Amino acid sequence: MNIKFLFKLLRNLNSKTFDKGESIIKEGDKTNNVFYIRKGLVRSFLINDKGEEITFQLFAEKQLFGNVHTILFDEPSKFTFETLEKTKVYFTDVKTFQDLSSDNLDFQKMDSRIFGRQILKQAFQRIDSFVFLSPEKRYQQYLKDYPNMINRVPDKYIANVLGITPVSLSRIRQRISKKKY
Amino acid sequence: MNIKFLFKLLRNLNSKTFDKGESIIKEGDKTNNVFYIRKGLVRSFLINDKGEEITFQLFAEKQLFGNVHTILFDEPSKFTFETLEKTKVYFTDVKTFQDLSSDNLDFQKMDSRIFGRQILKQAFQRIDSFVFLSPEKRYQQYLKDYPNMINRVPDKYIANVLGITPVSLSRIRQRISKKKY
DNA sequence: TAAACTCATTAACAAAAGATAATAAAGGTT
DNA sequence: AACCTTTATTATCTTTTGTTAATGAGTTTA
Repeated sequence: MNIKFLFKLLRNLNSKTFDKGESIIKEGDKTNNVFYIRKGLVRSFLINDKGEEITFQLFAEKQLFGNVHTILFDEPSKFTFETLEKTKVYFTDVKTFQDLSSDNLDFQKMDSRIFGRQILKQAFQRIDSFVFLSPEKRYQQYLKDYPNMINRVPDKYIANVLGITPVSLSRIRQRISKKKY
Repeated sequence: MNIKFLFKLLRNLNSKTFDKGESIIKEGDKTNNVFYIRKGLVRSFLINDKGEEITFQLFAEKQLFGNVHTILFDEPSKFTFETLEKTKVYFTDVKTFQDLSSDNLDFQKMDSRIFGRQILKQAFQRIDSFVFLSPEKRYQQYLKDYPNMINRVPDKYIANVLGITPVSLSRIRQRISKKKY
């Protein structure tokens, strides 16, 4: 990655800090930004037909996130993205992201590598966990993959991400702790 | 999309027909091809620690597939891709795919749109279905999304894709047929 | 400080899923 | 046609999950 490119990147990168509980993207928005979390915690969720909030995904430091429904399919966001802690993000709109890509081959690789890759990798790992693992194993896998998440986030959010109810997650935790002997 | 580009695409595109039951990609392979199904049916699967084949995904006409583990992460394929019917595919290796992309802006859009998009869209829809839907609803959703699949593929493969056992899928089918009155 | 709220746990019951095995139906092979 | 194989269904039993509600710990708010 050359210096010229780095300057261009820096010229186009914005940063912003959100307080705990603020919405970065709201359901229905058509924002095109790609966000990088410098510090903090974000969850995406929607409200289902029963009026319940269902958490779809959790993002922490060094992770990229964005409104995939708009970025990839030009549709309004199905999810709201809300901070669970005071959160500092770097961001730029996807067009700039793509302009940088076509100017710079290194960045083009990064484009697919960082944005596409990271998101695809997470997506595939997650589908894997639903297809190949029981809820109990899936929880243990999640603990391994995101060991710090459990201490920063209410269990009910984790339960949603794993596709089970909070009550069931609580029972799984109990079962695991009994098995430890 | 201009004519020059079309010719270049055609020069680089291969086609091949596989008999029923042949493997297009084998677990452990590091093939870099992107495949487009002209006619036929393909399933990806792996063999778990109990020696059982678990089907991960099913692909039919007009769908793209490829060895994501190699293409995206430069790792050997976790899955075997096997035809369930006599299958004709067009394919080209990802490098050519990417060379074409950098030569041609239209194709660059297509690159992320067709390959990235289609795969990401499917991946997200699938995660959605695990997070927001019960197995029963998930099956009904699958029927809607892939209405012809059910007639071409053994139920046990569908069950794997939905993350449930074949026995459980059979019960779901029975339950649904009773509810129809 | 007291009241209100959020969240994890636990209980009780119903519903659904996993595991295993037996049976039946359908396809393919010799 | 007779045989073998594969697959879907059904039954039985066990385990797990969903649902609802009650409890209690911990936080937040007035």
